[in-house]
Amino acid sequence: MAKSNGISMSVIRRLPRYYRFLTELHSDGVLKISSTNLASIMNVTASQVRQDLNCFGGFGHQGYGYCVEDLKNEIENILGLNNSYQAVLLGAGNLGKAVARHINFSERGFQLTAIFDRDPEKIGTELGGIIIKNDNEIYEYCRQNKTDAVFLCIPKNSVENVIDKLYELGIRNFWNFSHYDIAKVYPDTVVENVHMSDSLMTLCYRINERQK
Amino acid sequence: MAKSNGISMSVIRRLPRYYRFLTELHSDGVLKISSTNLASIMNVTASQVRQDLNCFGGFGHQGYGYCVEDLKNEIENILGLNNSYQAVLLGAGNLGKAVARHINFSERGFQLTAIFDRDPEKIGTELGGIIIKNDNEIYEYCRQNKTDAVFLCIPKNSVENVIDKLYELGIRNFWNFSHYDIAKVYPDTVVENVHMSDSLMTLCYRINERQK
DNA sequence: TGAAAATAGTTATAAAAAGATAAAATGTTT
DNA sequence: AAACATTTTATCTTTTTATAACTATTTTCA
Repeated sequence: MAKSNGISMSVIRRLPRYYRFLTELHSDGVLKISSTNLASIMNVTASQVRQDLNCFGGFGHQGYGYCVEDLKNEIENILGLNNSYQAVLLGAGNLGKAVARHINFSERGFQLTAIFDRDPEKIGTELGGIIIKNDNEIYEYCRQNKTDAVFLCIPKNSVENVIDKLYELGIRNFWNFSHYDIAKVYPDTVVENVHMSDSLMTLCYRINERQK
Repeated sequence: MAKSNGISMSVIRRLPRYYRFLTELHSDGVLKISSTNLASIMNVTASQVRQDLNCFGGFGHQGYGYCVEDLKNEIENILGLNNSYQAVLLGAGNLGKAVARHINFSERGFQLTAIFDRDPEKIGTELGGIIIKNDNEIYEYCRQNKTDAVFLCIPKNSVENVIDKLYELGIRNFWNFSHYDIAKVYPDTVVENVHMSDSLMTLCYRINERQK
């Protein structure tokens, strides 16, 4: 994959993991940590830790290491988790429900402001503290309420049906659980895909290989 | 990441995507396709397509291209999707429910044979055609029924509590939705992680960057 | 039937990522 | 205050991954 403002995606995709470990260290009361230590906890090389962190600035102190709290806060800032990007969820099926209830949006830089579904049984009911709206209202909603991202928990063909209109409305950021390839159609969008079944197929391959 | 039987993980992780596109082409009645064509549909380079596929054998015909159906079947075999690995699901919360209902296990090489949860409200109820059992029965179940993989849809600290016993029982393959780092503790396991919130943080970063 | 076009397979090159090393800076100890 | 151990930063090397170029084979069509 390409780069995001000069930093390679490989590095960026490792940041959340650093953040998780640092958060834990911090809550365990650990004050400082060396790259060697952090590397051994995270099961990577110290070189990688140092190079990754140095992409964003010199957060460490020579002869001392990294201050856990500071580093955690730095990464929090780099990731932009202190933001409150307004997001709406499309699809309140099993997956949408899991997402709505399972994810701590505010700690991930987002605020879930609305949920849409087409199932009359669901419309009007509550999910994660939000009343589910009719999915045909999503466009009007986006027009009237600043919407930074759309979370797509609907099947591939449904995405196909809504993506043009969402794009037209100016939505450029998507968390996509479907297999519809948004970035191919609209290259100027930011799309994070979560392909659970791809992951399961990879698991299948690896089990298969092990048993040979 | 390392390699799995000589093939790099980068290549392996692309296979499910090839498989998806080929399945679609096949169901659209497309008979043959060239690497150039497939590459353009998938938004990658033709070189990569040819090299990836050649890792596993010469499936194409010079001057002709690839027979869609044959290639689809080859990848199906490489991934081992024709298997029926016996898997159990631990955790029938929102995420577990989504997994149980949303994933087509039989087309991904698995069969879901049992579901476990600790919530008395859930135990005895049905999910995806399976009656949810008390989670303390999982060990006895695995002892008596061949279990190839465990799908972990429970929180990190719960994984911490069960992983040793599962390992002791010989379970080596995990589909892990928690943030517990299984591979670090047991390096001889096969673990596929699905970290949705990491993906969301990456999305946050990229939105952040775009707005600068 | 034979030349031109198409196309996979293979080799070579380039780019990216990871890892190792050396130099500079800081903290610690006596 | 000096000597030593620690640890980052910066640089260099190696490995991996991706892309491009080339070659050989097959198909297509005149």
